[in-house]
Amino acid sequence: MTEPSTCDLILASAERRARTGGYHGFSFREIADEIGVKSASIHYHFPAKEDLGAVLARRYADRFLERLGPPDAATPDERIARYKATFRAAVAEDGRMCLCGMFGAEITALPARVAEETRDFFARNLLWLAAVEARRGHGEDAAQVRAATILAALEGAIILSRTMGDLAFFDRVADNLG
Amino acid sequence: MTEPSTCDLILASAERRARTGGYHGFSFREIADEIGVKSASIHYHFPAKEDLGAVLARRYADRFLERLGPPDAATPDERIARYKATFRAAVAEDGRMCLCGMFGAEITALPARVAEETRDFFARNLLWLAAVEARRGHGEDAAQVRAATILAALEGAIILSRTMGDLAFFDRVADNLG
DNA sequence: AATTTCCTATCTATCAGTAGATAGACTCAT
DNA sequence: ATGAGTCTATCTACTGATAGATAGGAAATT
Repeated sequence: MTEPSTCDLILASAERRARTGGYHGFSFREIADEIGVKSASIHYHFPAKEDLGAVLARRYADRFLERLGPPDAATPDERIARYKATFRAAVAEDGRMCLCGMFGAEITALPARVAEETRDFFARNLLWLAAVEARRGHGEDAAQVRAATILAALEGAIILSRTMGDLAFFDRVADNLG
Repeated sequence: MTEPSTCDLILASAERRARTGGYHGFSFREIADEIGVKSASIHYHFPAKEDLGAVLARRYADRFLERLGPPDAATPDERIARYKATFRAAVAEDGRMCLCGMFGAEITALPARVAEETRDFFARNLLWLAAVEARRGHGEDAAQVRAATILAALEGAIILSRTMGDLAFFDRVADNLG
């Protein structure tokens, strides 16, 4: 059992906090106190907050896409079910927002590189979803419309269910998406 | 022409800032500087930030619901079209997030009274939408599922279109909701 | 009518706490 | 010895918040 590196601890703590209070809702000091180092040590790994935020968003997107697997596996229905389940886990297991949904809401108040990574998350998700939907035989336009609707509905569903404090709201939306 | 009161100026500035950077993304001093008073004067009108946040959310919800009008007017299709248009205006005219969508994303990091008002916004929206959908002759359960889906999809659509910097994403989602 | 009292809204000045960030020294394994 | 990682110590700027003073007008009292 190898203990996690300070870098990993920083990222884990920062992600948890960013998914709760957003980019402006966490600080180097809070993270430092939580993992038992000094805030100066965090600046060693991430010179500026923007660096930490950008790595956070990139890492989140990579992990998310990896969990989805390829869009052309199994059946479209199974792929979409897996997509919904991946989103559901964000709120069900972690009890938190989707990091990039949070960053997306704050997009015009984010440092450039954080905003860029956030956009990438959405773009990659739209590509994945459109690839799945295209297999259903609909046209390219219809696939993109479906992709945007699924992504938007699930991001909104996390906000809705967390705000109302009831995961049933997420399931209602997810099940209704067909 | 009566000039707006300081109180109104505070609320307008705070709302604009909260809809950009969230609850933790605006400060008394920024608002004070913008409208040309001292931050202490804002504390006179709103003793604590929580007070300002709560009034902000309540006022936003009241205004939003007022713009919708009654759920039993015209036809269900017209009502839903109006609902979409009201959401669209948030991003199209103001270029900003739905205030309560933003607060909803941050819900677990908000002071109690701000969170409460945010929940109220969502609850009132769900009631309004379910009342409209119930007129279509579907059951009560189906109406609530439809209500949750429309609300979630539109909140998500604002995030998506703002993040991607293209209002077309909002329209794709809104049009696809039937 | 004149005077006093009170209220509203703002100001100045200040507080303790925290923000992100930096410089330089220490530790320890290679 | 070198370099990675962490520390202490510190900086400037800003956070929400409070105390006390002040100006102007409304209301009450004389």
